[in-house]
Amino acid sequence: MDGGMRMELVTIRELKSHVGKTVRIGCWLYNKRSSGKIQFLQLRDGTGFVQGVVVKSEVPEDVWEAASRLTQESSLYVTGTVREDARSQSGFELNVTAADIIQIAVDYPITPKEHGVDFLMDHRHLWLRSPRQRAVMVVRAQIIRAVQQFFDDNGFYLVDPPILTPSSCEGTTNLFHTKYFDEDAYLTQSGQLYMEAAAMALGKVYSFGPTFRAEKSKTRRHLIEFWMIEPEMAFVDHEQSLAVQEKFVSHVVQSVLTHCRRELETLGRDVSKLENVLAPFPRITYDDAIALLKERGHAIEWGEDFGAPHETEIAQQFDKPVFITHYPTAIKAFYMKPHPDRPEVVLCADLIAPEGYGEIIGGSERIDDPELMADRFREHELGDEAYKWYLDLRRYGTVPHSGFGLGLERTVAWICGLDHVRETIPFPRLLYRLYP
RNA sequence: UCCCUGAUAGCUCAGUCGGUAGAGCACUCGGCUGUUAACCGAGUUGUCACAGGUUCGAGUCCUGUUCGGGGAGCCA
Repeated sequence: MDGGMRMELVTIRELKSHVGKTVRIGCWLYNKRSSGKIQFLQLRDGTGFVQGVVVKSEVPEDVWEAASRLTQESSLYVTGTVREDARSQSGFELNVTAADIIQIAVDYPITPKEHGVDFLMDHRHLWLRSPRQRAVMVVRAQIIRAVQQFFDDNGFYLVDPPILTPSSCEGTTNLFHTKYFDEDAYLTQSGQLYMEAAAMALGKVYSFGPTFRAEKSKTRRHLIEFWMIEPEMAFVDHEQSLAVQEKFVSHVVQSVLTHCRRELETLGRDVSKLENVLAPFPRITYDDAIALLKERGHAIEWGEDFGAPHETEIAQQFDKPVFITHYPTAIKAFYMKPHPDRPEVVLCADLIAPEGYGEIIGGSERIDDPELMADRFREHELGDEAYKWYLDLRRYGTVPHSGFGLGLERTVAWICGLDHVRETIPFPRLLYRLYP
């Protein structure tokens, strides 16, 4: 249909540099509108969207016929002339001269109308094709790129901690159990302890990998399987770690603003709220946060942990992400370093995203004193063989060090302005959902 | 695990006081040379989640079960 000559394919993203030329694209039809003698083909190829225009009086009969047969999500090669046109939403159009159908799709389940969450989740493998879901995946990819770029450019080494582990890293949440031949094993819930070992070997390190929590959480902020970025830095104290965190988060947000303008527009994101996300970020101590919440009528006492409504209330006081620092020792992880003058609080911070998106980072300076760490192990009843190696890190050349963990999906949800993390990962693992 | 809420056509939903099941979309056919979730006309579409109960009669009322959604706890 294209005269026997197989033209090189170009992508829709590249069309703007082919104005006036005839090109061939490989694509899917995601919608079609037609009049009696003109058809508007809504085409997508993963890199973008473009409208193909088929005019009956200008194309051979078989081309018109092929276009007429196209159904939603049919796959095809389209040959046409690229034209700038203000009437098109993308600014460009393809004047179709040939259409080679690869397959006519029959009864595509996701119509261009409304659908419920359960139906869409059952068809997640197809839902990903929709403009909105594609935009989220593009932003996610850009966030990952920006994360790696930041750490690679700032002297960090990428280190991969294990996914199969002998036991819990923090001992609080429920882990997925599996067998490791004859031994018990668990899917990792955090690579942090391993990253501390890596930091003692390589100085500044970061990990990027999946994490598993066997909690029966059923909220818009929780996934069973999610991805974390966990940097760990030798010779870096709590304050210095906060400085890294705010620079890091600013970089990621600004990078998305630079590279994903169109996707944010597709998502209807209010970018003015993101443009404001520049270091430094405001800080509030746990003590002050409790006082603030009490002032605003919340029933909370010093020593209690914050719930989601508390975090939202605190975040609403600021137009940037906010650090809540110096939590009570009793409600935080065993490895966090106590404040030198106030042992009842630890040198830690959670970073709370604006607009009610909740905690995206949890971090702290780690205990470096071997005696104190040994005490903590006894208090938390951790002191068995499984952690011997971790205590070794304090025995052989211990140094002050800090680290933090960023939840990728919550960050994607915040930057994209989504109301649920299930749309931030291609195939979400949710409570009781393992398909597709 | 607990609290709230829901399940009716392929999809999104309506269904009054308990009286034999409806709309839009999708799909098929016809019309339309600039459509933007296109529009206009016609046609096709049902195990009312499942099991039991009350009743002359249950989509509707009662009990149980399954599955979904939101939240708590836990966390990122």
